[in-house]
Amino acid sequence: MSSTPLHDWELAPAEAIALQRRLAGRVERVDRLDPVRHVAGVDIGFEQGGEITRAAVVVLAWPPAAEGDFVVVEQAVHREPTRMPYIPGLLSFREVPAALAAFDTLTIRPELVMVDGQGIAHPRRLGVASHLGLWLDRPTIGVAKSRLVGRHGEPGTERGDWAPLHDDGPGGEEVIGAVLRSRQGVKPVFVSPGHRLCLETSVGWVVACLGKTKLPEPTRLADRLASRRDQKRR
DNA sequence: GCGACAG
DNA sequence: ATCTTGTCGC
Repeated sequence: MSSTPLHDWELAPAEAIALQRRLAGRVERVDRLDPVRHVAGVDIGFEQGGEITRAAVVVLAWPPAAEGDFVVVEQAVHREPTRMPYIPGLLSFREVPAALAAFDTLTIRPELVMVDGQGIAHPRRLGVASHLGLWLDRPTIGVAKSRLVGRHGEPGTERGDWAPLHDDGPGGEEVIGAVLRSRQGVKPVFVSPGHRLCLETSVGWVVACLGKTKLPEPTRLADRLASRRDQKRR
């Protein structure tokens, strides 16, 4: 899939919204993946007051050495001038270009990618995780720290418990994600299918990638690298 | 017109 | 997202 001319954010919204509507829904979803050898995590951070966009990708070997014990086999950082402001619902146009550039520098092509943000739990069912998956042509899962759209009940208190995230669609109410208790006694994370995967499989992978913290390892490590918290410690 | 609103 | 120290709790 090629790139899109949406750099002029003063004009981008209308085009972006039309593009998202066109791309969403025509994605086939399966409940299993081909053999997985690598799982990647992606996140975007900012430098210099937001002037610079910093994309980080961390590739982990699959399966882990032990439960929750993952080995980082490659990682990449790509910096570029920020091209759009943050607009709820249009996050992908701000973050995907930089993320793709970071992926271009990798020698490995992960079979699964976890993204910090929503998948189909988005107004037009095409959040940043879905969008990135289409351009990478890889299965993706959205793991967000807060809600963008949808209604939900409180999930159970045990790790792995989850409550469905609902929203109204053209054909009535639909399940667009899961509010997952990734760790006991902590605010849940919002998991939603990005590209190609169905909800149950997405939740299964996120749970399988949990370490000792709230966020799954792929996203947590990418988060640290994007925010320079991996070296910022003194 | 008044909220809500991924990162 | 980012600006930022200590502090409460397992």
